[in-house]
Amino acid sequence: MRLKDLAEHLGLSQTTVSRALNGYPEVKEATRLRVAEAADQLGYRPNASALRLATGRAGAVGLVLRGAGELGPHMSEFMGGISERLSADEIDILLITVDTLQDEMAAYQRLAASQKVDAIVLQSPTLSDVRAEQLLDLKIPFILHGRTNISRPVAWMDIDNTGAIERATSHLLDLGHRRIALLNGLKGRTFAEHRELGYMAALSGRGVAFDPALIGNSIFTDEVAFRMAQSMLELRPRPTAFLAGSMMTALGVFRAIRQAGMTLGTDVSMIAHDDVFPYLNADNMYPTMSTTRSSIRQAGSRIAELLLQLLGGKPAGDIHELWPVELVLRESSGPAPLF
Amino acid sequence: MRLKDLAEHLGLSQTTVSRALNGYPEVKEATRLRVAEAADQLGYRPNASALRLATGRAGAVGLVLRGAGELGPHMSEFMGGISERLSADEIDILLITVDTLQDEMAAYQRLAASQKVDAIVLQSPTLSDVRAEQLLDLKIPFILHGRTNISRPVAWMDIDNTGAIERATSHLLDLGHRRIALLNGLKGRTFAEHRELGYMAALSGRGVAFDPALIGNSIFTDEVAFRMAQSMLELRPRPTAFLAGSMMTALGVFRAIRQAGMTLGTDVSMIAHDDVFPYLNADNMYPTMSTTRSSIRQAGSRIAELLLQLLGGKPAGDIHELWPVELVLRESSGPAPLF
DNA sequence: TCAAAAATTGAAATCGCTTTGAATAGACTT
DNA sequence: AAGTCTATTCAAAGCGATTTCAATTTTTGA
Repeated sequence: MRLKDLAEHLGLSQTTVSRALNGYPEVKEATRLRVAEAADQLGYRPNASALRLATGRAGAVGLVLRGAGELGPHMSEFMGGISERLSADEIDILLITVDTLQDEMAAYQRLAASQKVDAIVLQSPTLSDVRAEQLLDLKIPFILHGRTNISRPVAWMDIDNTGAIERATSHLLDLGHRRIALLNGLKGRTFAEHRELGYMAALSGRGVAFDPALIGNSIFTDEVAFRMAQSMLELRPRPTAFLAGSMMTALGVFRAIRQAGMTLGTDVSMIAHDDVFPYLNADNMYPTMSTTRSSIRQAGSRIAELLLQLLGGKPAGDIHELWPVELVLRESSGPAPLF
Repeated sequence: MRLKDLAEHLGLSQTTVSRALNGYPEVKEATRLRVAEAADQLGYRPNASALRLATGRAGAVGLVLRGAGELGPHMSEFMGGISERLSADEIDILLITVDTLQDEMAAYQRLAASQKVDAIVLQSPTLSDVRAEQLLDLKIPFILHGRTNISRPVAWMDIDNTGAIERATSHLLDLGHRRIALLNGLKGRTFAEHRELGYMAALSGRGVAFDPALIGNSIFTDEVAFRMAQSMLELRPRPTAFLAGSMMTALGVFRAIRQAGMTLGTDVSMIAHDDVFPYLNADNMYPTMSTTRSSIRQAGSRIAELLLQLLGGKPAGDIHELWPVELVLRESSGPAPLF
């Protein structure tokens, strides 16, 4: 069923039918109704490719994921949020996976040249992200989930990682902890650097010495966290508190603590960052987990909204949003043990 | 940079340039080289919409996910697999999320009418899946991840859930367990029904009575599993072994066991189904987890391959693949305790 | 009642590609 | 040397929508 067929069926021109369907004012109300009804009846939908070619809009947003690992629980939650908002405007998500940074850059080049997407969502930026520079050069609209140091204006949305960790660290210091381990994300990633900043600020604010052995940088998986926590617990004096970068990390740390014969919440404290996974609830853990909380799904949804504004013509430089992070105290964080 | 520009730049017609780039035989080798070089040099890529309109191929595969929950760790791993294979052929994944079955059906209708995708991947089918029927009616090529009862020929790829659970159950029976709990997927889903079949077959094969209180049907999350396992452990006589539907489920059960003051591997046994998440390794758990294992990522990759064959003209009825599932015994499954 | 203005409709151009059918040039036969 | 083949190249017609510009009908105002 093409527009032509529908038009012939109605005894109208393609022009009029197209206008009727797209809500242009210069078509008689009676005609519009007749057209709408027929279209509905016959299940007519414009051919996406033709429409895109004619309008120049791709009706899709690109998401390029590097490495198998990136498509994990964080990403799927985040994508859920994006999708939620975008589907309201009938915009699709184009998912592309690549292996290396080179491949990723090439993918953007292709996306730009082939005009498959109207915009791109860039996540997990580094402090000075070459991808952002490239996208600017390619003149593809994009929004950053996170931040990067860049001179040209860029749209971004981020959570206040620095503030979150600073508060969490300060709270642990208040509880008497002096050896606080930070299980952070990969070195170079903006969010990880920001968290380290917050951690450092809190420590130096209380005049507590910083021990590099208490910082770990890695991806957020149960397993890696387990190993790191395990070896940190062997340090003397051992850490009395952990800041876990994600709930997966928290699970690993938890296991290490138990494995070492200690009890979470009394022998060792922990505050984890909670991206709010529907299947991993801090309130339902034993002990319940103290967290710095910020829904990554909501972030995705908001990113999509901002992206639409960007596409609507709002200047990238006017699209900056920094979300505060809640500190929710539960049972996993308690006073430092007296040795 | 349009084809036209490139052609003018080269002093050739669009026809020749197009043919040169698409590897048609009727173009002189020297010309082809010249064209290829210029295209590469100038970074020319055909406009995706125009190409699609001209060829009638969308160059994309659709994936419709229902409910926020469906976009969880299983799905992202599966998508990773699909994407891995598809990206080699420059085919994209179009991701659409919907809320209800109605919405999902409507989404297929739209996809069909607007021709946004060349094919669809249908997952988590029910025993008699209306979506499969609809896709057949809509004449959209599709492949089923799983199986469904349907008279018309349908392409599918599935793992042997029945066999896997039958073997796992039999093994537990061999170890002396008589009260074996099955934490299964949602009622009606083919894979869950298949697993129940395997469970039943093993029980009746040894003449062990079936207790409906030992079967739970739910989504696979840590939390739900925790609650179900907790209440099952309060039954008298209590179950001495668990069959966990997924690794998330296993984590929940594990917590419940610990919570009840028991030890996994001695007081209670467990065999979990492992879809092989890179961040949740059965070998690295304490105790290490016995599993029925089948990589869902590999399945995704294979599904994509089969889908390409389907699009290549292979009859749907010839595309059926049933993968065996490994039973990997580790420490979490041991002999039944003597009361 | 009639010209001018407003409302409504339509023909044809356009988007950027592929592909059909025709044209040209060079090579080969006889 | 003329005629026939082959190997290359090109002009133009789609693909299915939107949109510009022109044409037609209806309303309005004096």
